[in-house]
Amino acid sequence: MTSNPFGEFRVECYNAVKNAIVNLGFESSQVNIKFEIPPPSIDAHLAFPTFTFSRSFNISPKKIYDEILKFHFKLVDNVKLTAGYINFCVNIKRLADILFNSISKLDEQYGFIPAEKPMRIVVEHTSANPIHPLHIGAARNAVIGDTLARLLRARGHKVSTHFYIDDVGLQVSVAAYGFSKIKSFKLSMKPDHFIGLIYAITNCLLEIWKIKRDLDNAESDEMRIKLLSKLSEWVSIANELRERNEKLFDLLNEGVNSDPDPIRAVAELDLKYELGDESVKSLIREMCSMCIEGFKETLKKINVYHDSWDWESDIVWSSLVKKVLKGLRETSFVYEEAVPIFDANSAANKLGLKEKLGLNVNYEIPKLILQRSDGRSLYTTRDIAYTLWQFRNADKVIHVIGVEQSLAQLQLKVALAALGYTDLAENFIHYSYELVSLPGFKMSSRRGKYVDLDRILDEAVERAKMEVLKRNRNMDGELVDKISRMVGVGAVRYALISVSPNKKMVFTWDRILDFNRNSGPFIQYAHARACNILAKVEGAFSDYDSSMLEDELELDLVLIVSRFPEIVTEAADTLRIELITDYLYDVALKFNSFYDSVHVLKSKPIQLRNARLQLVNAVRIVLSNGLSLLGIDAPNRM
RNA sequence: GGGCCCGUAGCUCAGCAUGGAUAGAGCGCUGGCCUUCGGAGCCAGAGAACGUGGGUUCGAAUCCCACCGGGCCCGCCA
Repeated sequence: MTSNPFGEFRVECYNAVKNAIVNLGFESSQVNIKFEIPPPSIDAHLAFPTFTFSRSFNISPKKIYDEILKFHFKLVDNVKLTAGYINFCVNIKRLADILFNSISKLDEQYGFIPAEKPMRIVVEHTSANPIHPLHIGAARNAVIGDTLARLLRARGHKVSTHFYIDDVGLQVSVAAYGFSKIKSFKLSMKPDHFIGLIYAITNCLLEIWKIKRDLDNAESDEMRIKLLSKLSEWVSIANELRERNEKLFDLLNEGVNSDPDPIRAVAELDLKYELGDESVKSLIREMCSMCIEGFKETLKKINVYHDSWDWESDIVWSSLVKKVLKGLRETSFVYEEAVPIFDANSAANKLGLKEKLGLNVNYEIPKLILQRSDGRSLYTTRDIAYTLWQFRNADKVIHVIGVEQSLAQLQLKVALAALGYTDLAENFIHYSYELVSLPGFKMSSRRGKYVDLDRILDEAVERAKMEVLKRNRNMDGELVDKISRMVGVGAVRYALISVSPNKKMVFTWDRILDFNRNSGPFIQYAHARACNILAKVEGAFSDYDSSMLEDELELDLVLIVSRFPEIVTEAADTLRIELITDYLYDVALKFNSFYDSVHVLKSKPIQLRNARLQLVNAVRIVLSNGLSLLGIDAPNRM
């Protein structure tokens, strides 16, 4: 029994070509034996382009072809030479036998071929600041990261997903400052939304306070005019925020303005937290924990889970950051001005990293400041320490982080090598993605302007529910809700990963809530249809005859379904999750065509009907397994 | 000033890593398909100077160079 049906065919073609090359008097290592999937217009299933081989060794394609024909084939039906391609046709009926046998035994495991060398892999993702709800940008991060983790697990790797809680820094201190003013205030609201509102209001009040202070000290009219325009902008934001909750706003306003210098108070909080002051620690941890509870609730709705929640402050308070600093200072790549500076460029040059990383050798990597002049730590230095910590139980570490951090992540990588961990540097991956923007305006959590994921999910599920009800008038309410959640979440997750990560994305409801073709629900629908057919069958359908499959649509399906394992393998090994969405869409499309033109249950004789049922079952398994890789549930009905 | 990313049909995107056969989809648009397993569907059609100009190659959307347009980043934010 094979776990890779199409692979059997591929191996046979490979051996045939290799054999031919050897028989022609060459070493097989002299030729790059690479196959292509021919376009649909060509009646073949794998093609070997002879151009390179034939040109560099001056052997005609015909000669290669004749040699290949001598091979004793089992799965290959015929071989043709067309326009310089050697085209192999598989015997689909035999392939179908192999497929049905394999898939019925492997079932939920079909498609997931364990890697030869399983690795321990850390995937860090989401990692949003714990001071506001997860917004659509964080959702893209979360879904990409979670899907990567699922894919890698499917390949047998031991994956651990991490959330890096960014609780150090001024933004958190601003939120905590506000939080300290209203601790007695109770609000029946999801905790991350509550903190997000506190943060936005507090930040706004502080901005206004700062502008007013600057106005008092302004030296020119020009400056005053500039400040006044800024002031009016923030005042209008203040009005909007006050409308969201007057009582909270007024309370915070009172708190901030009773302070002689709220800006200084925030800075003090910030400093004290980094030094580990107990009362500040409990304040900030309490606030962040509330926010994180909200995150977990949201992430659970969208099938995203983290194995480890790592506090950035823990890294600061431990000796790890100091160790990194000390270690880097001991290299020849750090020099001191007012602050220690890491010369990433000369490190990369000295260690020959640029070639390895595919960077232009003339590109000068900017220097990295490792520590503030007052002795406090900086983000990237902390991240170096954190990454080393992630590596203590991992062979590979993947950071899913926005593209705007590319430079910092590169400096981090170079720093790992500079510290002597060249192997870790090579196994460190910044998986970057482009940001999601809103049409018309920029998202800004500082201004309280963002589309939060909870709202998106609510909307998606609500809309899915309308669709489900339309089709299932008598369905039990609880079941309706359950299916609506699956479908709504499926639409959102699919939308977020069906576009390459390096493409910018403009958020629109239409795009995220797409239920038509090339959407999550479309795949789910094909799956439900397959289930629906199978549910109507009584007893087993093991008495089948694959050789009776004749319709082109069903032969196409056999082919594509048999390719699932190699698609998953490639997607996992190259970290390209889009391959899975593309593939599943193709399967669903082909299945729908088949469904429309071939009536499975009425097929006669019974051996043909059963062969078709085998095929439907195979499609069902592939769609279900594929969707599970994407973190999308596959309902039987919808 | 330097580095990176994006530019493919009216709109949104695949394809580019590893060059190969007639550049694929979705939305929208036109016209068909419910006596058949569920129409979130199926079939057919119109719609593309692959940003521009060079180059490499038997062959370029794909590789190289220059340019144009948009975005991100570049010493004490995260």
